[in-house]
Amino acid sequence: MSQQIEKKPKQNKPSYHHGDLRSTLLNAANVLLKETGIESLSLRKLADKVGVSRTAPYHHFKDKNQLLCAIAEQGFVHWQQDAELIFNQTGLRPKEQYRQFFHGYISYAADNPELYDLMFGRTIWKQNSATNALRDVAYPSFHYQVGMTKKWQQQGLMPSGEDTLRLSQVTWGTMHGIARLLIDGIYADRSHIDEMCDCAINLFTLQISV
Amino acid sequence: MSQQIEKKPKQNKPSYHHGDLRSTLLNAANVLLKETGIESLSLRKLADKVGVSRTAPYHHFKDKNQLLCAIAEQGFVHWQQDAELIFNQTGLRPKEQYRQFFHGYISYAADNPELYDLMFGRTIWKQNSATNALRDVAYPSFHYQVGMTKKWQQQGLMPSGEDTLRLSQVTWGTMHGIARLLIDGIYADRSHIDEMCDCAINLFTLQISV
DNA sequence: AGCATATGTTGACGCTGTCAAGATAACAAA
DNA sequence: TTTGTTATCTTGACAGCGTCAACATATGCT
Repeated sequence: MSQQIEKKPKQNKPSYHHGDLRSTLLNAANVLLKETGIESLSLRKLADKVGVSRTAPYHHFKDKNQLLCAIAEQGFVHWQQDAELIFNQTGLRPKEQYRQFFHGYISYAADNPELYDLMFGRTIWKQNSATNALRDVAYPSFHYQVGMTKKWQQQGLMPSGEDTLRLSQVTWGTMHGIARLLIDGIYADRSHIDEMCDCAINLFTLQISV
Repeated sequence: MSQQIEKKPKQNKPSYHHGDLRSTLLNAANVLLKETGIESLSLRKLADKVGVSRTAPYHHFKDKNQLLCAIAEQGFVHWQQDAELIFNQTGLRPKEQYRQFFHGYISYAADNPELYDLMFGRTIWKQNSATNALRDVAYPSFHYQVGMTKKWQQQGLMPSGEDTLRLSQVTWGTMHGIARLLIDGIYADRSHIDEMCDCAINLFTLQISV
């Protein structure tokens, strides 16, 4: 324990071994990702920023893809925490809870566009290159949402006639679509996004609802 | 006129000047795009496939981005033609027309995933790198869809209480979201897509509809 | 103390987009 | 027809990228 504490803050003495390169790389990658975008996030620049040689990261990540998966993994953890904050809130009418969830989803995407692209984009998923660790975080997130949809149906907020899985796929698809149109620069104007969300919520929830 | 006809089919005599390199490049690019994906579509491979030197394409496209925009442009033209085929069909009940349009949209994306990604993806739109020519084809497509939504509202198919622009943004967002989840490898299973589409259509159209 | 292992380094390779400079053909004007 | 301009195509070069191989150094266990 005390060894770890001593190792991490190597303030003035840059030693041959970094000590905590993996998490340092992850943090720096998150910053670079937010600042310059995924397009210009290169392992070489990242290593340079951290102050190690180009190939040092390869001792902590098999390749660039594994680094990206690790970043996405963190994103899912944080996102799930945000969502549960809303779901666990007590004394909230179902419609208001759904509203908060919907707007929260879009806000998360809008505030972290590059991260969102990594979490739900083709870079990772298209080539089936997702790490097992990433899958272990991502899949439960989806299922959690299906469970919430089922609850909303039972509460009379959403039409109970529709198959729960299909319904949650559609509602999620809508959130994903709006998020993507926004972060990909097609709905450049974020000022109308809230109205779009409310319109979608109207369409998905029953008028005579709780 | 007759000059052009003579120029194009340089069958056996490979001359210094290609004669019709621009469209040849575009065609080859479409093939490469479909076969190997946008990720591995490089100008060098493209030039090699066509049989010219690496830098020859630069005399017809300022840079790679302009080539991509030209491909996307073609995609919009074809897509618009497909859509108008459905819109102009006579004797179709509104709901059935909307159904065909929705399924047609998803099918187009599923059949041309890489092209769809180019047309509606961040590669082109995020950095505001879209050509004027591309904008001139893309924007009217959006507006055309808004017009159709208005008509569907007037016909009593969709809720007339919602703002037309917002409504079309949401319905388009849903189609876009489903399309993206499919082509990005998140909804890997295409067999359920039709059911998802019908579920969405149910949610967007009024029960007592024409 | 010695040795295995983890971690860091430089060198090299092939790939990419793109610029500069030169070669060749097409075309318009004289 | 000849001459000069322009469009088109060529090779050479450069910097950046991901990643492998070979080597250096520190850490930790026996």
